[in-house]
Amino acid sequence: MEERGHPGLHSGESLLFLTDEQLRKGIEAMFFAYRGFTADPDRILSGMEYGRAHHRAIHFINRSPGTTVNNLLNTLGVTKQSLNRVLRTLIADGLVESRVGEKDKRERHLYLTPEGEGLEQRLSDAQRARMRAAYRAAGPEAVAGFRTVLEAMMDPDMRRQYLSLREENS
Amino acid sequence: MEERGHPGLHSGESLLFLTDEQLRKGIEAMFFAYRGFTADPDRILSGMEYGRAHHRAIHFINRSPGTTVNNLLNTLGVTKQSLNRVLRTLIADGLVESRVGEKDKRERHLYLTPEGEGLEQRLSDAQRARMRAAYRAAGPEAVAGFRTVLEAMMDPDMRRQYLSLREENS
DNA sequence: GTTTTTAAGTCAGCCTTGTTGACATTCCAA
DNA sequence: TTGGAATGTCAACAAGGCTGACTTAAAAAC
Repeated sequence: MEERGHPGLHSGESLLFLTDEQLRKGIEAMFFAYRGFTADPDRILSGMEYGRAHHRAIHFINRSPGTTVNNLLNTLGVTKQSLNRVLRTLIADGLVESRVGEKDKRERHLYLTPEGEGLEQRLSDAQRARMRAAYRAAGPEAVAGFRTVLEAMMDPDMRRQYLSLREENS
Repeated sequence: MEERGHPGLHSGESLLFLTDEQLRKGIEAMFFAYRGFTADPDRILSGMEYGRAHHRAIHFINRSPGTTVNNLLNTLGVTKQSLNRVLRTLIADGLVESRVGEKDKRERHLYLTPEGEGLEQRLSDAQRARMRAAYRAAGPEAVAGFRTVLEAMMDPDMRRQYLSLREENS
């Protein structure tokens, strides 16, 4: 692996030696990048009565329409009481619809209403725009590496969740 | 640009087309990976009277000993009142020392005490261990790409912050 | 057919960590 | 010297995590 013109790539194979200094830079990169990652949806949601928790719920309901409350709980990694507070407001405001399960009537299946889909679009458009810009600036090889490292960084359970989401429509 | 079973590597230029689907996967990868990223320090801190905010303060004080409250504010991106609550407990518990500025007595310069350095070690050891494992699993090229994309994802101000931290000892 | 388990929802209360507003101190410049 | 700007502190509040206890309804197990 030889020197490239890319920013941040002078290290070559010395990356395998992984000094504490290099690892710390990766840690700080995650910290600052995650702030950027959430900044646009946060901006849209502030001023509405919603927050990041609502965004996450809307994202994954849109991702898997008809998912149950329990599924969502596992995906988001929060307690049902915490999720319930968020879902209650989204349902009351007509952004999410909760249908009693046909097969198992204990379950509630969650769907975005057209209004909910509208907000989802606004939020994900903003987030995708930033992602697209970053991907374009970094180039395809960097994007592949980005995804590879992120996957390796997840807990095994999260990685399973993440990969099972991929199967659906990849 | 053929389909590969292996996500992440060797995808070539097909990534430049950047479908919404691909972008969404990047978004979800960030979400799940960040959970993993913070999991280990969170686990250590729960049970103590501290949280993630304390970790962040300790990290950046260790990174830049003698930094002022205002510097830290800008780095962390929170209000001074929010930071102050965290600093107050850290100072009261003897993990952080606050020295009145010599030149400008309005400023407080922050340092970790030996005890504070001890906790910093415990926290960053855990976080670096995960990072190291992910880097090793992904390989050096992936790591370079990972850093490149993260940098591109930051807001310009955050990137400036991030890069100025790099200069110090890189 | 009764009992137990499971899915979901609710209420109450707590903690962390963000926010604004009000205020004290210090410095500097008009 | 006085008024404004910068720095830091105190108080109060809100969002969104958490646990625990409880109810309802349906499914599963016995």
